[in-house]
Amino acid sequence: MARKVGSTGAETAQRVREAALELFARSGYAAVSMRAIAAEIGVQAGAIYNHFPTKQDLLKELLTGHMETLIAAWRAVEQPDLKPPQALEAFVRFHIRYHLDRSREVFISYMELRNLEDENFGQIEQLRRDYERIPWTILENGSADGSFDIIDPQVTTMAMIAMLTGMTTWYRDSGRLSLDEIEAIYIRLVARMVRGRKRSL
Amino acid sequence: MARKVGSTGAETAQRVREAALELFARSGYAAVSMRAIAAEIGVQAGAIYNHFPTKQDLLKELLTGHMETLIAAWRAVEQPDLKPPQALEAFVRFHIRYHLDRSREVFISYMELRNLEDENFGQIEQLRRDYERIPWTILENGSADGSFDIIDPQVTTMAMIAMLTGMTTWYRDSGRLSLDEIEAIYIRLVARMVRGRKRSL
Amino acid sequence: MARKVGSTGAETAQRVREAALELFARSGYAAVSMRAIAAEIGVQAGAIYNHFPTKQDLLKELLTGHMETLIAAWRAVEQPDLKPPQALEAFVRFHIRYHLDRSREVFISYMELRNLEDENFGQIEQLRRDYERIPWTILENGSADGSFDIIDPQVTTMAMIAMLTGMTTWYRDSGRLSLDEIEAIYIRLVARMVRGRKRSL
Amino acid sequence: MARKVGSTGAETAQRVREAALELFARSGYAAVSMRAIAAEIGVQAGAIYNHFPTKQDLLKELLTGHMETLIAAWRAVEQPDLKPPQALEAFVRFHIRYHLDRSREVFISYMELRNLEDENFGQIEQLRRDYERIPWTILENGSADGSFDIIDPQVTTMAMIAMLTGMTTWYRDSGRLSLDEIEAIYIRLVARMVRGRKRSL
DNA sequence: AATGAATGAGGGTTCATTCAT
DNA sequence: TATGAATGAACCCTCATTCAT
Repeated sequence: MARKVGSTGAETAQRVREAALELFARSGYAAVSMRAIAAEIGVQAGAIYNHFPTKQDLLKELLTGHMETLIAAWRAVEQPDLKPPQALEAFVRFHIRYHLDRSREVFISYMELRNLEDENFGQIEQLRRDYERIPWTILENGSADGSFDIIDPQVTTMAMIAMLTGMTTWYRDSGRLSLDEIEAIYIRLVARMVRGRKRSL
Repeated sequence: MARKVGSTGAETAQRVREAALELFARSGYAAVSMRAIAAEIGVQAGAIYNHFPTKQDLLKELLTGHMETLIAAWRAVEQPDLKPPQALEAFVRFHIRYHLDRSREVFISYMELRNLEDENFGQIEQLRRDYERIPWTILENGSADGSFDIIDPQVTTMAMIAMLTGMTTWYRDSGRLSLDEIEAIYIRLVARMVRGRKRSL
Repeated sequence: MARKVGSTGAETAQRVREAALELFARSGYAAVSMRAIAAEIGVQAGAIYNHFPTKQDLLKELLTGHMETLIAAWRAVEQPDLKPPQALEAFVRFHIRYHLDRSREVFISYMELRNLEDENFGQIEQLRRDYERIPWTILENGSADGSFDIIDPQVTTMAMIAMLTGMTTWYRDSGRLSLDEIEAIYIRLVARMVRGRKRSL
Repeated sequence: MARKVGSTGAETAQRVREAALELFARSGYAAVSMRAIAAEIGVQAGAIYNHFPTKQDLLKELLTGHMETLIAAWRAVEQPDLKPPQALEAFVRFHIRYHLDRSREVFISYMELRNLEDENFGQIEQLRRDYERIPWTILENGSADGSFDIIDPQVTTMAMIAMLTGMTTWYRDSGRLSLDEIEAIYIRLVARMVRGRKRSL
């Protein structure tokens, strides 16, 4: 059969991405079949191959897309002139909000790395290191100019990212605390980790 | 063919557990076949079914086994008379050491929960909540007796666990810092989160 | 590989049906593998699943197809105005000829009922009862109008059907008697069972 | 483990036979596993092999056992001096009663012949022909001495056996007619087939 | 005589992928 | 661009059978 009226290639590709994202996040890459993705958007499995050469490419595109968008999103909001305390707070806010809005992308970014073939894996790892360098640089700067008292910038960076990202696994809209409240708590926790004071962070 | 000379059921079951643990951690539950597990220990796939009724049961046993052993291990080392600062330090040391020794178990405990069927999932979730109550109780106690100044016990608990557990994803024996050094850093970071002082924590 | 040039789904489905019929009749449902059916028609086992969702569905379709075709075939040849003796003779001729032409369908209809799951089983049972009602009605009519002297219409119906159908298990083209001769004998036997006379049956 | 207290080889073999008979009749030879038979009598599958060399041998023994017992049972009750009409009535009574009591054996005798390997198959076929010769001889004798008016002894024999045996597929203890009543009806039907009269059969 | 652990083969079914249409 | 039919490999699991114990 020919293309459905009104559908375009770009549209279909986008719907495939969205369906794959949802299903990979819910069940895991290995447990999701191309047929399941296709069924989710009402096409046959074969149709996906007009847009993505293999299932692996689909995963890779989701992961690189996420990392690139993440970094680009930070570049869009970052204010290079901020002092380290303010820069750190901005980063924490950004990270929490961004990751909560993309919890599926975050989840598969951590979970499905091992399902990437070597070359693709290396590419994502590099992007991740690029992103981790953002808070690490802020911590280094704050350490250098005396605004922070940091035990170890690298360990603190990793600890902080793990702490912040972990929120996506337990945060619920209907929970005891609002997102604003949780965000405020996390900002204070980070401040303590770098021995800042809330007012001065 | 019949049983190999000298083999016993308990031994084989244990070797299956170990191989499955390793492979699930490396590639993920869905991506590991029963044949692959069997090959790892030099038997045919069918032999596994003498010891585990299904692949799902094998996963479930690994996960419940891990959580139960984890909790039991804490019970074995905990000193109920410790003041909160000392109790918290003991918990941090325990958690880091235990999780680093069992990074594979930790990894699949977080990764493969979604591959558990509903009933099994609920069982594990309960065990996890049981474990999380341990540091949460310490924080509550320390908050009550004034040894800690905690922003929010629940959020702090989750943040702390995420931070500590995250170490398993990046720690390497050959890294810049020794385990002792990293442990010391994490203890100080936790101390800051509860606004203790290192000397008094 | 993709579809072979010139192949269509309907064709393949029909070839699967024919191969399954032959093999089920020869070896029994449980003893025939999907791979064996596929090999018979020169495709891979997986291809069958494009046309039948499960092996059980394939069996069910053969059995319901047979019963429905059987009943439809009778409806096509029956002459409602015939007197009971002529109607009974017409039915006997029909049953013998039809069942001999479809000895494989007949065989699996009797043999493989137990391999049907409950719902499918019930459906076939109903169709069978529908068919049995045909001769039973003729006997009842002939009993009512005095053309037959029947001991018990229900038992006679079952006895007659068993007797006629049994022929498919021993009839051979190369046997002592031709089909016409056997048919004539069976008509006379039935006539005796209802105490008709050959000339008046 | 050693033998259970009180069990003997002969006992176990008999329990295997009984369990296999029941399960083969219910589900068919190919669909019943050695494990299922073993479970039915509370032993492990391996134990069966102390009593029967293969699954095929088990089936063969059931079938030959049935046919031999059937023929021996007839030999035990037959009265060689009876006139054909009385002999035929005696045979009908015997066949109905015997087959109804052994409906499972009868069923698998007809169903599972095809699951026998060639040599075993031939053996059973011979026994069946031996049994069929019993009514056939009675009909021949009655034909010869004028007590019967038979259309064709061979076809009549097959028709009669099919008719009588078919009863096992629909008879229910709780049905409309008692076994005695059904038996009486069948005797009259057979009498009509050989053109005897009830009183003279 | 029975268990329990194992084999090697094969079961039904699903899968990623291909390609004629 | 999409379908639908096909492949060939793989999957989980079960099987008949064997044999050390």
